[in-house]
Amino acid sequence: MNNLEQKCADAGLKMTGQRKLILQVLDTAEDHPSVETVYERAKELDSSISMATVYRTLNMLDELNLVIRHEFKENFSRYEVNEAHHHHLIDLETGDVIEFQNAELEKLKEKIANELGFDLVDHRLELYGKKINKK
Amino acid sequence: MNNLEQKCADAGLKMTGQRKLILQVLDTAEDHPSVETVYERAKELDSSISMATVYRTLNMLDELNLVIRHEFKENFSRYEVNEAHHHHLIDLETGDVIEFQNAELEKLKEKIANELGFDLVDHRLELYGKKINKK
DNA sequence: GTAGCTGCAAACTCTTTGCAACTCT
DNA sequence: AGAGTTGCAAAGAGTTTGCAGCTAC
Repeated sequence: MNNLEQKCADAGLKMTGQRKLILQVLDTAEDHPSVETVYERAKELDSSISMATVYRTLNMLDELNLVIRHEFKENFSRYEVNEAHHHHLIDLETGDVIEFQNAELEKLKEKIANELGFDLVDHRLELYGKKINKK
Repeated sequence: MNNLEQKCADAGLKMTGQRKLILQVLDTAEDHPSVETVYERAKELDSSISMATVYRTLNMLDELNLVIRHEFKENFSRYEVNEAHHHHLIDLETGDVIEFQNAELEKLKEKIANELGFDLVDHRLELYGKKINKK
């Protein structure tokens, strides 16, 4: 039982075959898969799984904060396991997603919110760019 | 003819009655209206205008960069006239949108993109918070 | 006159949900 | 046994689009 499965069990979720599949797909993903992609990957392992289950499971995992739902400038959601905090740079030419961290940025956004009289609860920071020096 | 109308005319758009209405609604808006809201406000001025026209017009304006389309953590789009660059803090309790600017932040995001080997083309930065010291 | 614009209704995409059958614990 | 979970198909929400008629230029 991997780490994610453990956390789900702790949260009182039944560990059904479908859930294990989805968790495995998420756990081994090195990208930021869409629901469709999670579905396709899970389907390779058990062709009877349905989209509805994938949607329901991802929503549960999001509520439990075990995954993060991203809505980049696309018309669908992508997911990733909630591990170390980081931000994303999206390559506009390939759709690739690059992760980065920046301590200065973290401080700055807290500071800005506080100066405006707010407690920062959540945020969204995404950069969209094109590779320099492309041939 | 206001500033927005002038820019549209310059872009070769026909200045129809419906477009003038939508431009006027946007120009006088002090908030960040959704398509639905733009539609409702335009409808007060001419009850025969249709949603399809509002959608089409906002899409055109977005392509011409005369307005900015925002997709905050909601399931619909909001628009504002593209004027001075700024970011947004969304009050999670009221849905109010507060605008802010921060020079340090601007530099920082450029720098981060460049360090990753990218030209920054676009970005998204939104803060979500709750008012401090609420009674 | 005609290219572009409009309203209407239908279509589309992504996501959610009601229901009856099934399954983990 | 029973609450929770599933697959299916239908429904929802927001948005886009084909078409026939209309309008700014």
